[in-house]
Amino acid sequence: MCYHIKQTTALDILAEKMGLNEPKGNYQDLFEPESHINGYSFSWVPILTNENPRQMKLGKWWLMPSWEKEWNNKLRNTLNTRVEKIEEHRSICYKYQENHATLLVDGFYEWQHVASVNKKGKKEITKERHLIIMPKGDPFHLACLYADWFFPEIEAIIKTVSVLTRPANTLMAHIHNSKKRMPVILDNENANNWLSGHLEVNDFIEMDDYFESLPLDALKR
DNA sequence: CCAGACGTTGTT
DNA sequence: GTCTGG
DNA sequence: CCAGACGTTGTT
DNA sequence: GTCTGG
Repeated sequence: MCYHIKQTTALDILAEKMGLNEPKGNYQDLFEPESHINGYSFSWVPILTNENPRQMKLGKWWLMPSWEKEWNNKLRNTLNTRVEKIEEHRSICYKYQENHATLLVDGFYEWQHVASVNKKGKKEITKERHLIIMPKGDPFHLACLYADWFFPEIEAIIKTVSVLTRPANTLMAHIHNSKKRMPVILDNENANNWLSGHLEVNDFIEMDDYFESLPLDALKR
């Protein structure tokens, strides 16, 4: 799973670092860099879509299916989408073959379950938070699907995204040891492949070597 | 033909 | 919107 | 994960 | 105790 991210980079710096255009319009005021963004806060987050892969946009992290008329975050959880399930289920993003996006992050958080014994000799499970980053803390991509959705609150069509998840690689299985999942982490090259349609959702089920070889660092914090 | 589903799994 | 199950 | 709820109403 | 909602 992946519900918690870090994105502390101002949008202009982020654009410069990644060779992107800054978001257009007034929406850029909606994004606040935060060291910890909880998916359940339904935040605006910096994203890219296949419509124009060099144009950074702000989207809502919580895919809202196009047939929903009102904001609805109760019927189903759309923060994540499991890559193995997308074909076997009717999907919330029925345009999953077309609507590729990425979420730009500095890192994401996972909690490791650690067995311990308390003072009374009782077994407990404590949770240690880990920040997962790329070398030098450089920003990277999480693969997403998006849906266009008319947001009544601002009377505009917005992008809503769901982060793809897959079985954990060795490092992530060690940290996220309860569910053993990981988000689909994309380096710049694979982000381009994803946004240009050279990668499909199903490819992320495979590609074990790529996911094993990611130069990730996990920091306790 | 209509009704119902459509998703995931978690902290400070 | 689109598919599935009855 | 934690906080909060935890119920019923009615025909062929 | 167990489920639901966020």
